[in-house]
Amino acid sequence: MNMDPFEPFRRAASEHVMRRLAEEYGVEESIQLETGGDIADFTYPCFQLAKKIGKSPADIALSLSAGVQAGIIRVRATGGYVNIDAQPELLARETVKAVNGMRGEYGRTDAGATTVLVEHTSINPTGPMHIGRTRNAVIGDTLVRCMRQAGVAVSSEYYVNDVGKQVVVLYWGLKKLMKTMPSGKADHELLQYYVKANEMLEKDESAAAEVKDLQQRLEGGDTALLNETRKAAELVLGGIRESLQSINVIHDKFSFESDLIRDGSVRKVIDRLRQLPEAGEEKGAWFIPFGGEEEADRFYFTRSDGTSLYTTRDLAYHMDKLSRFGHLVDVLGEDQKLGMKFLIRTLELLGEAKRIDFLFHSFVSLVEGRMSTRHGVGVMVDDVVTEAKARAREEVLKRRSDMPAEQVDRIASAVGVGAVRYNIVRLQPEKKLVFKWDEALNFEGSSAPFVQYSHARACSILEKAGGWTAVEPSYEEENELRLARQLAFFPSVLREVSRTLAVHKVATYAQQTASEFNQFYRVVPVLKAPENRLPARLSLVNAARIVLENTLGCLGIEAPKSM
RNA sequence: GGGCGUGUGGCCUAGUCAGGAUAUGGCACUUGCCUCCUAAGCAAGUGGUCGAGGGUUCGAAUCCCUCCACGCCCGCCA
Repeated sequence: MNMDPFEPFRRAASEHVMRRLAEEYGVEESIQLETGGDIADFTYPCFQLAKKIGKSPADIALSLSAGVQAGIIRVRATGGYVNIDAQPELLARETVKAVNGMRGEYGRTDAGATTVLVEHTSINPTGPMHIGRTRNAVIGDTLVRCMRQAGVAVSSEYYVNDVGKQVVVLYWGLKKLMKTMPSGKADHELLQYYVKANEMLEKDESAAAEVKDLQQRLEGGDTALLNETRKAAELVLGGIRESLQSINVIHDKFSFESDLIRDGSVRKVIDRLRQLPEAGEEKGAWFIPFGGEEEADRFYFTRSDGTSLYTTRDLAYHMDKLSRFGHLVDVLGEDQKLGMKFLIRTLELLGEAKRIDFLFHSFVSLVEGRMSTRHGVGVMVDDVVTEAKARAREEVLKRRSDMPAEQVDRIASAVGVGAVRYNIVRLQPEKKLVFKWDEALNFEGSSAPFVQYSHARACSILEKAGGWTAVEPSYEEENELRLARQLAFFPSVLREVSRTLAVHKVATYAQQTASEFNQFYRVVPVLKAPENRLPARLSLVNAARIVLENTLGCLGIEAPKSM
């Protein structure tokens, strides 16, 4: 079975161009065909060759277009381009067969045997998730889902920073200020203490000294204290995990920073780093000078008192991850770039640098400005999701007054969560995102509900049809061929996303596919199709349904059968 | 000051890695389409010096240089 429906056509097209280049011009080279966008499936521009041999591009294109051998492609010269299309009826038939055959597996290609670990979210457990942190979680989770659908052996992990100043402050604040254990969602309820504690520390020097002392004991490996702070962190983490679950973000594992101190791996890394010929020391603090004499280019890996710093512990974590996986991907905010540069260069010095890729995303801001957990300002994901579901519920009730309440809620939840996730992931990660309520709650145009709606329409047709007997499908109508061609792109989109980590591409693909289905829906009758066309049409609708469902799955968005 | 990133119609955005044909969608606005498989939809229309200027090239949103604006970083914080 062809896992990528375009593959045999791409091969035939390349072979044709290479053969003709050799026959006509004696050019023997392996060529990479460009995709021709809307104009053609594949294209070969002749301008470079024209310059080299002094003939007109149009003449070359014409001569290369002749003599097609494989019956599965069509070749035509347009200006200076050789445009090659997969034979559309054949592409449509093969695609529909492949999708119906593979169903939930469609999208899988040969992804190699390397195991991949994607670390994402890794929010400091000091307060509820605001929409900025949510961007990391949504991007990371979408990447994991896309890779998995593409056939990559991938795991996801959350690195819990339950060590360091912020957790000490939380622990200290709770001890000083909290009278009773939280009754509701701890991440929200404990935030007040964390914010208050930070205020106190800014004003009160003796409090600051107290915290400093606690931090030193903690990072020195005080087991009792490690247990205490971890408990505080886990309290908040519980709330964060609920939030993650509410937006379908799944982690296979949670790794705790405190464990790296406890089991001595941080100590071991520091010892190895001090052995490096590059390592330097000043007043007891150890560092590696990167890039020269500048103080700013020093990567400090211990304090004067010998305790570890954040990046040192992260180094130990990365070495742990490298012992378990062949390829690492870290999803991080763009503020982490410098630290990660130090981390990578240090791993290189240690001879431990294997394949590590970073997916940096820029910040989410509000129209009013930056968000900050420490100052308690930000739009919280729980509030956005609640509002999105409420808004979705209104929309469902507007159109489906007869629906049972339980079903209304289920659809509203799928639509609300989908809208929030889509709105975040649709953007290139490196673009800054200004959170706007009306965009996050957008249910039309380029949005999750738009895609979900197409899926529901497909389901509705199939439900009414009841069933059909499988036949060798054939297609000839423009809209059928266009839709099938769109479905054929899915595996190459996933491969592209896995390679470049550009998760927004799957959102773009979802929108295009839904749009293509809606046009088909409008123009091509299915249930009222001529009897001899009905099975093929239903097969196509089912293929579209599957691809839409798989695509939404990659986005972590549910695909309701009805809306 | 230095480093990294971003700049595409009124607003949001694809395309930039790997230069190629008429620059992709959406929101908003104008106009049509529910006796017809769900109108969260479809069709048509208005709207563009691809931040500015130079360069490379047969060809530049895409590559190179300079500049401007914005974001992020430059701590023995995380």
